[in-house]
Amino acid sequence: MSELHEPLLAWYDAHARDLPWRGDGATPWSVMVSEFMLQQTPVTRVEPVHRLWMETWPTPADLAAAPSGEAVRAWGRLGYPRRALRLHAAATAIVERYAGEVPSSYDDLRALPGVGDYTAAAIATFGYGRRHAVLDTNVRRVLARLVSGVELPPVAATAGEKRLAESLLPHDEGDAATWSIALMELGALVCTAARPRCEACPVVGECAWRAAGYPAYDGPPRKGQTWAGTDRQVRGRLMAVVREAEGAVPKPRLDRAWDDDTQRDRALASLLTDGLLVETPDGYALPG
DNA sequence: AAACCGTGGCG
DNA sequence: TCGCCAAGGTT
Repeated sequence: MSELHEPLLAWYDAHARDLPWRGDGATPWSVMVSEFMLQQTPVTRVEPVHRLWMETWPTPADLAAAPSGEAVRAWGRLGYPRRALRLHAAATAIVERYAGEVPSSYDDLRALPGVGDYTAAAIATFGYGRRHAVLDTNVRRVLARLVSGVELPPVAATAGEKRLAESLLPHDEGDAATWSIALMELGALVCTAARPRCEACPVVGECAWRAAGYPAYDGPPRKGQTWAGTDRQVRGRLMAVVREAEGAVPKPRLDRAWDDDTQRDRALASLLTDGLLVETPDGYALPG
């Protein structure tokens, strides 16, 4: 089609990582599990957890039959444990609405808990070979550089980016899926946020950012997430204690996880509200 | 729609 | 060292 497709597809064929949710062994469910885990978490940390998860719960029905707390425990230290809860809820919905089969349409997927625009497009595309624009942080950055000639995409995804991604999508369904995963892989391995490896880029000759002389990002400041001292840190501490415990954790033991009483209790209350913890006669535990 | 939600690796 | 960032979603 364009001067972009052939070199990128060839590059992907030669350089794609061999990941458990790709290739012959992959199922729509394994793709779906990977997409949940990969929301804001790097591939290297997802891989081992994904393998164990698929051994434990090979189908949505297997996960739905387990207590949600088991999903949270198996989630381990991937971060954002609400994703584990949402994946469990999504599996339950799949059993109830679709007889245990991961749906293949974007709209059905999009209606599941924890599935937003990106994840719905990704599951439909990589799980079923459907043709959708898959606009993740990698694709947004690659297109910003390659086509728009800027270092970084806008802070929030725009309709223009969506239109651009759709306009570049190969017409053939199979090619479209490979094109999208190739764009993502290029962003992950070569066209990285910091220190892009342009010398290894298969489409460097077409790159608008390079042609413009690599102008630095000049948009609105991108807010970094604060961490130290936030409720998120406290929640993480509390969850780590309960996750690593056998059964319920007595309140005094949780109290040791954070000094500030007010903040600790607020964090604990929010975990209960989220359903990540439950209160029992013996203390606090993962939901049964 | 801006803020919130974990965790760890890297330069 | 420490800020940045990693296949986002929800409210």
